[in-house]
Amino acid sequence: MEFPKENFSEWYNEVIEKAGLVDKRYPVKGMHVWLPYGWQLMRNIDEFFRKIFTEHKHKEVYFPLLIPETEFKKEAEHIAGFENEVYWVTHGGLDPLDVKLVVRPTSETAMYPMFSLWIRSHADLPLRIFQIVNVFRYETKQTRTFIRVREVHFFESHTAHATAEESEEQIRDNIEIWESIAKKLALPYLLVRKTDWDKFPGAAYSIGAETIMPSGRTLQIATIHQYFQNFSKPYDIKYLKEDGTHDYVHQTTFGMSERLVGAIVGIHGDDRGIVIPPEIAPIQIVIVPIVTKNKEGVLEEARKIEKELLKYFRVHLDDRDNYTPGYKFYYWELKGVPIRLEIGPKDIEKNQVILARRDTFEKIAVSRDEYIEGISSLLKDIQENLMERAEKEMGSKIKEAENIEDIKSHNGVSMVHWCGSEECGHKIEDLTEKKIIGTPLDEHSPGKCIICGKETEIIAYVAKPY
RNA sequence: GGGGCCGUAGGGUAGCCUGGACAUCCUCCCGGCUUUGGGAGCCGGUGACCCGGGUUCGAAUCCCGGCGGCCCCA
Repeated sequence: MEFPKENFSEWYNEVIEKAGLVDKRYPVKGMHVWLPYGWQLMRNIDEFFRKIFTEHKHKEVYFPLLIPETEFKKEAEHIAGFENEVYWVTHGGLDPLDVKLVVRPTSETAMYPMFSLWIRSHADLPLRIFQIVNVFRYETKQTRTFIRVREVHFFESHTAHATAEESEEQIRDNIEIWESIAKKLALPYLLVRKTDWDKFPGAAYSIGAETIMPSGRTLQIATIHQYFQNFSKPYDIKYLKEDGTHDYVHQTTFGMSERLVGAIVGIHGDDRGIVIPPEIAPIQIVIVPIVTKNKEGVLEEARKIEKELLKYFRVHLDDRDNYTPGYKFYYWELKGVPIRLEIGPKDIEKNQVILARRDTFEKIAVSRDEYIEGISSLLKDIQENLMERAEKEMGSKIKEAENIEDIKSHNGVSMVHWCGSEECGHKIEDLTEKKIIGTPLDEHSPGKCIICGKETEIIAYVAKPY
């Protein structure tokens, strides 16, 4: 690594490339090639999405990429929010299309005309579906790998419910799902309610999971939206109630993307490279044979270990002949493999292996008689340690602020009292040149709005977001 | 929206101001010898001036246009 992590922006760009996650040389701005190692990581995360959302009664679907302009334009706020950043398909061959097509920036307007056909009565509810697809947004701001891209690897779930209360229950369930995901990825976060002027276009309200990057800037890594009937009315999604009358459904959505990978890179990485939480690591254990005199003997033993471990873990044996062990140590540390297992002549003699953990660099000798159990508990330890370390780090970046100057001078998230009015909110944002990333979901404390001085219980998180 | 900087091999660079013969160095890659408990060494080899036009005897270098990238400000 050329850059230390303190030099975050440069470090981030360098580590992504050197760890082999993506190739940024693809000649379209904001679109990158996923390399096998990076894609495996993303797929491991996707697989967990599939598992947990299925457990929570969702079904996976796939909707088309293109949306007719006529459907796209049905919900006013939604269009206003996206029309500046959608790609248009205007021609079929050389002929202009009668109805232009939008390349999905998210799939509400693709899905909801179909919801209107599918949902007839209360027996069809609740409806819970999700898809993992690419969506496209013509970002005008500076693009950044995983964080701000134009082709987004997107997870989106959509639900429809009979009553407002049931849709609120779904929001609570989505939060529970998110907690499991965050634990799986060892990512700390703040759960916030977005301000009215920053909520998803068309939503009644939005909840964001915000993490804090080493740069002190916040990164929104998941969003949960309550639509109530905002979309069901323009898209005419009605159901027949038991009493014979009709009503519009109440809807929610949940979105995530490869920003999660960006957060993992930024939050867990160090001066030697990225660090991937064991639960989702493409390779959990890399075996590095120390081949000196007894070359064949050591390699044979390494293969035996690989075979044993493959029954329980994701393992890779690095048997490349043309690299020294030292080179391999650095190589796999760069790629963030949680455990390195070293096996050499001395270890064979002592009937042991050496385990080196990626998070602390600690090296432990473990007897071959119990090394499976040893690895198993070490992986758990690493997962927990990453979580604790990240939580502590994030906590240190959150500070209470008394005034505008406090907010401006703090590189991280500031907590201030805010009366909740849009006017004072905008003033806070303008004066600090930061954003109100949201308000805590449950936390309240009495105080005075730092702008107008009015008594309030509302706390605002103020930070510079990505 | 406004301003600035930059495009030389797979990656990183020197050369450009002041035009001149085979375009510098590191790394990667390929072949050989040799080495391996924290990035080994030696020898040999492949590979580049973003695109189009102009000036000139001669352009990586100067001029115009295009395309692409980076940074700063509102």
